[in-house]
Amino acid sequence: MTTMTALHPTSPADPPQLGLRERKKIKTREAIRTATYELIEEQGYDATTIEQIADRAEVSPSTVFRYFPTKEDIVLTDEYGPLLEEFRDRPADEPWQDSLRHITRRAIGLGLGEEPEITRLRCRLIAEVPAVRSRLMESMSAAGPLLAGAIAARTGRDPESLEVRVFTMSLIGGLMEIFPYWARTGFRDDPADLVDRALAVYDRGPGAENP
Amino acid sequence: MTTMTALHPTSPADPPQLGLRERKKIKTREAIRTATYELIEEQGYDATTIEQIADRAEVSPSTVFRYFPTKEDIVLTDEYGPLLEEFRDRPADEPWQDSLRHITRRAIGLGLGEEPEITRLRCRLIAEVPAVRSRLMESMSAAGPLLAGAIAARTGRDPESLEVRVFTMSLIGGLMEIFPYWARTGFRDDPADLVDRALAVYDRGPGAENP
DNA sequence: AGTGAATTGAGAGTCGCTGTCAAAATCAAG
DNA sequence: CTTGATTTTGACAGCGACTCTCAATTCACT
Repeated sequence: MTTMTALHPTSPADPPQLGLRERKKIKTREAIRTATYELIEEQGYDATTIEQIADRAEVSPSTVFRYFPTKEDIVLTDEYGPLLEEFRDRPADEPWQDSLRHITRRAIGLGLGEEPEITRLRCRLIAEVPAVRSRLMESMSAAGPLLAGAIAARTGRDPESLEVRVFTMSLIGGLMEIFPYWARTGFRDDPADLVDRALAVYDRGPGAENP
Repeated sequence: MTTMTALHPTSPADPPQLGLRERKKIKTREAIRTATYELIEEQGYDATTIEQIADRAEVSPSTVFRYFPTKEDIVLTDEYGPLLEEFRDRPADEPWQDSLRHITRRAIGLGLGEEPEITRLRCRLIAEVPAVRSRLMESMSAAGPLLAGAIAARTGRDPESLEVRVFTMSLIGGLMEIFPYWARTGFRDDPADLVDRALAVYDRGPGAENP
């Protein structure tokens, strides 16, 4: 025993380099999230209050706000940030459509990987709750300049130009519609196909032929 | 004197067919709006509360909410609704780009006609205050199905199809960027030109040539 | 163990917004 | 002009998201 503690001064066993504090933080974060999802499935989004969430997650309301800036952020994923840097690091000679398709698919796989039901609930909320949709739009818009920079670099234009900005926002607005569409059609389609079809619109316009 | 009152029982003079009630409603509505604009210019959007607005407009806070559903709606125009019906009533053989250009220009002229400074303040708020931008996005999205229907009719496709929905939302997202761009460049450009340049993106992509 | 730092909970407070209800203003008729 | 119905208004209470502060607890390191 003393040997072990001597060899591993701080980390006990499985989780390699994570203190008790960090592990607890992750646990409460998850607890808040699952409590929120449960309550929303039970009574809907608007009916669930922060106080209820805090009660079920066994934390105080203050703690909920310490972990998530707004109620909408609890249900939305925040893993999309790193993905955009991935977009920027793609080969410069690759057409932007391919880069976009690549990371969009990764984003979907990422969201779909963990818990399909949660992803579906999220989509439903994006489609039905204006506040959630607005918040998603806002965070995607925040990533706008980065996207604009990447597109500008590919097309050799000024990222501040009206054309690039308009195109970037049109991408964000258009691709966001995939979520509500997927939810509205009962999650029957393959999300990757939807991404392809959506991106095709930007190449061929809204009157594109069916496959 | 008695002759006049006999001839004009209720309506005194100028405004032809408008009761006292309607006239007062318009006046309080304007009072709330101008009070809001003044306060925002003085202390910024977030710092001005509904109570302050009500005080300066000399009404009660309840009345403010009776005239405008949200704080954001006070600063946003609501004249865009009728414009969309105008879009639907355009000749069916006209390309959708031309129809869109037409009503977008009318929208700009409408907002610009009355008070240029207010239009500029509005643009600045759209660019800077997330809540205002979100609200605008929401109301434009609400008009989405109508726009989708018109575009679908022009291109002979299902308005419920993914392609049309994505394209419609891309239009809304992209064209909305005109406001922030106009504000960011110090209102130096002619708004009509910006609309043309933005619409050109949907024809030729983000790499379009400069004139 | 004991010190220093981070995390938490409790409480009060602000603001947007919703509802109710009675008072006041306006309108229509006699 | 007075009466009675209708509409508009203001005062009030209340809810929920969110912020801030401060003391108590918990963890990390020696």
